[in-house]
Amino acid sequence: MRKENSTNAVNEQFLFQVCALNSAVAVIGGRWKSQIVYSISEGNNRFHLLKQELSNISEQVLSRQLKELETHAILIKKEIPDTVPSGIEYVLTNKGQELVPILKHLCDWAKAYEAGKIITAG
Amino acid sequence: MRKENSTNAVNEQFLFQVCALNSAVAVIGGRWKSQIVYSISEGNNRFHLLKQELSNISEQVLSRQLKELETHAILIKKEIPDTVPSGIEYVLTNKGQELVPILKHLCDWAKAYEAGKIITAG
DNA sequence: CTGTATCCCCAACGATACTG
DNA sequence: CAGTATCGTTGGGGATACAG
Repeated sequence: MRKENSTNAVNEQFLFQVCALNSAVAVIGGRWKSQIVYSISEGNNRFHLLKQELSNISEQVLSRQLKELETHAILIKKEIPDTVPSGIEYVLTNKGQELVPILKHLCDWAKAYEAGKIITAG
Repeated sequence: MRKENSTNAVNEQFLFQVCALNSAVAVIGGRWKSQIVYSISEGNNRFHLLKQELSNISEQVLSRQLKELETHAILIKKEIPDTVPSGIEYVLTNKGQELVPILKHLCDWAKAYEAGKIITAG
């Protein structure tokens, strides 16, 4: 599977104990995770729509990220029985929806400082 | 050095263009980054203090994370000329300080859902 | 005390081909 | 359309030893 062995894994678990913050970071820390959540919140709740949005993503990765987000209860899959092909819809859970405004804060924060590296301390 | 070559790097840059959110995630996405920022905000602004807090961290990693955070203008190093040994102090920049409340939001969010996996959508 | 150099490991990222 | 299996690549995390 994955870990349970290396120090890497042990440290990860250690951080989870220190503060829930770190588990949150682990959730959104993936390369595409936060963007996927954001995209879904904007209505791109289909596999192929996400694939279009994230033009360079491979199906493998998208599928994997989606599965991980599902594991963390950020979103759930919903089958749409009416459609002829598969028809799967991704829906944010409460947890996922509450994450969105935080991501927006993060986005604003990054935007505010992306240009001028304001270095003012002490 | 690092990348500039692989698709991995290209995709990272692509995400940076899509939304600043992703660069923010890249900043705090490191294993210890957010915890370090948090610790410094609480006054653990010395190398050895951070090393104590993050008991399992190796000097290598701590140094590396610190350097990256400095690169992202989250914190700056300050030499303390009065002390006999090296004496380096880490101080959060404005950017870093504004990140702290966002991290707290993230922490609260994670805490709220860490126990009961509330899956309520649609 | 605060770092850096070097090397290893492994997990995430990614490409391709294939299935229901 | 949605998803998985497989395999290769990349680079971050980690240990240790060493330096200012």
